[in-house]
Amino acid sequence: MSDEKTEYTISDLAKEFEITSRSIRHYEDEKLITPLRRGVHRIYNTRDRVRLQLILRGKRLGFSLAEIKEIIDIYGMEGEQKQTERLLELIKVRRDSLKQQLKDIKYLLNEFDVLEEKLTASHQSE
Amino acid sequence: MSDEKTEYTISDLAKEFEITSRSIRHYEDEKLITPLRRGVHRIYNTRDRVRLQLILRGKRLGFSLAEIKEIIDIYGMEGEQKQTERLLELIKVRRDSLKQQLKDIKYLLNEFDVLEEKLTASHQSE
DNA sequence: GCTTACCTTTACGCAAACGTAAACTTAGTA
DNA sequence: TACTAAGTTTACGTTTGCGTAAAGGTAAGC
Repeated sequence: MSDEKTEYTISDLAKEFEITSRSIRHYEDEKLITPLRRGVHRIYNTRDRVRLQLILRGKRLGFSLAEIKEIIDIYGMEGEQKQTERLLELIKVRRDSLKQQLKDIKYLLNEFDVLEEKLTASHQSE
Repeated sequence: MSDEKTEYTISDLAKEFEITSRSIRHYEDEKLITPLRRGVHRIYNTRDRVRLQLILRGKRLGFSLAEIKEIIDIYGMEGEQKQTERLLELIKVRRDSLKQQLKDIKYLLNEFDVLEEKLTASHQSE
């Protein structure tokens, strides 16, 4: 039906996301991702792929692998009824952190705008 | 006139920004900040304080100290006429990075919204 | 069955960003 | 002036996030 792949080798994902296989294995060591095995080889499915995307997103935002694992675990725990309160709390903390980052980014982008304007102005006046 | 402080000790700043003096000294080792000395003691002025804020902002965004130094140096070099092109290039790179982070944050915030809704829904239906 | 490409585990190495302890100096104050 | 709090340098230790061999196993094509 769809021609989207549903299975990936470790180097498939490594190439796609421009990281090394070593990194992907490291994320597995740290329990952030747990692919199936066909014999001894790792087989990644679309769910694993999404997880990897989440990991890289987290990294770009400066989260540690431990923090990213926490976030990922939140996703995985959707089913568990019990700890809803705890999950909501975790989400709140993470959201606050992201909102602070939003502020930081907006501040810096604005600073860059101002600085760039100054630079191009003095550049043209030469 | 104004009652804003214009001088700070290392522990003043450490307390204010909730970091250790060790960290601040480390930033100095890495040439990100260079306070004056009164004898052997470090004296920080408002300019140093702003620098420190920039450092922490950068850290929250996941930049390395080396990268933050690069950004800070951009700020400091406003006067230098020569390297305008280079500075504009650096700004461009940094801006692209920040814009990617903006996307990442918006994605995650949205995911949190969705997840939270699911959680509170299932929570109420019990 | 041999080659080649890709995969595996094990394990030591390394840079970044501080933590932490040691040993001392300096500045205010009682 | 002696105590105390805070500051200083020096230097080794620690954690995180992989890099990088080493030493080999596996799958596919010829």
